[in-house]
Amino acid sequence: MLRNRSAAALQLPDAVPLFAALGDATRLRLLGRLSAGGPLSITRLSEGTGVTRQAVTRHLYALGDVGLVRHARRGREQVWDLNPKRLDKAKRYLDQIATQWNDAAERLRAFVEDQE
Amino acid sequence: MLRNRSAAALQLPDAVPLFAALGDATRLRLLGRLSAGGPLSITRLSEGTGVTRQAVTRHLYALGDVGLVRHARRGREQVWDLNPKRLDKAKRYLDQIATQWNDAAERLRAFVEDQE
DNA sequence: CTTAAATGCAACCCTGATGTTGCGCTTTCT
DNA sequence: AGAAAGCGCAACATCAGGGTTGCATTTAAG
Repeated sequence: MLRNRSAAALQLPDAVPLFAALGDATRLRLLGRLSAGGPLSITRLSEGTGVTRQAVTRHLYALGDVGLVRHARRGREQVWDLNPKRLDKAKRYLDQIATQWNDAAERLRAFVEDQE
Repeated sequence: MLRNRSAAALQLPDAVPLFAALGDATRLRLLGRLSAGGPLSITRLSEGTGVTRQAVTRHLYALGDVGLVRHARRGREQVWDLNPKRLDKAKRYLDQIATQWNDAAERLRAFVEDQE
């Protein structure tokens, strides 16, 4: 088997929390804003979310736990931004899964057509 | 077609439940088994999961709700398999996000270097 | 120095996701 | 027909996720 062909490949245990972090509307929107507007403070990011600043803070830390974002003090503000490295890793993993699924899709097609 | 703002692009509201469905170890493993072993019955899929058949059933329906898998009766068995079409869509969306993030990463790099 | 802004902390509440158990129905096998 | 396999349904229990509120702390502004 070619399973440990590369140590660079993201393992399943790492993927679970990553997807879980992405599986929330507020967090996905936060990523979207950071993606479009660059580094922002918590208060700024809280505007228009419909939830409390505290809630946003937790979401940011949730994203930080999986390495998607990072933060830095700046005076009395806490500035958050995306973490490029992790984003690349995530992208690679997603491609990895997609490929796997495409292969499976082909194997599956034969089976399905055989049944119907 | 223009992909960036077109209606063909998967919207954020659709992405949330998709990621949420992938953000569970048991479900991700189920997808892995289906991906590798083709269509399987619930009982088969339950083996080695560490949870009840009922639990597995719910996970399968959870995956089915977001269109990742589908099922079909076959005698007294319920056979589940991957849903190729949806997988393609998911892949496309993931690529979409990855690209977006890569662009953001570049914009970000300039900002960060400017700060330090 | 005094006030306002931006956060951090901690206690709480609540709903939904997970998982289990028990029971009944349908299909297969002998 | 009788027994066993494979499921579906439903009631229950549990716990983490998501959100809120109140108050203390640090930093910028006047």
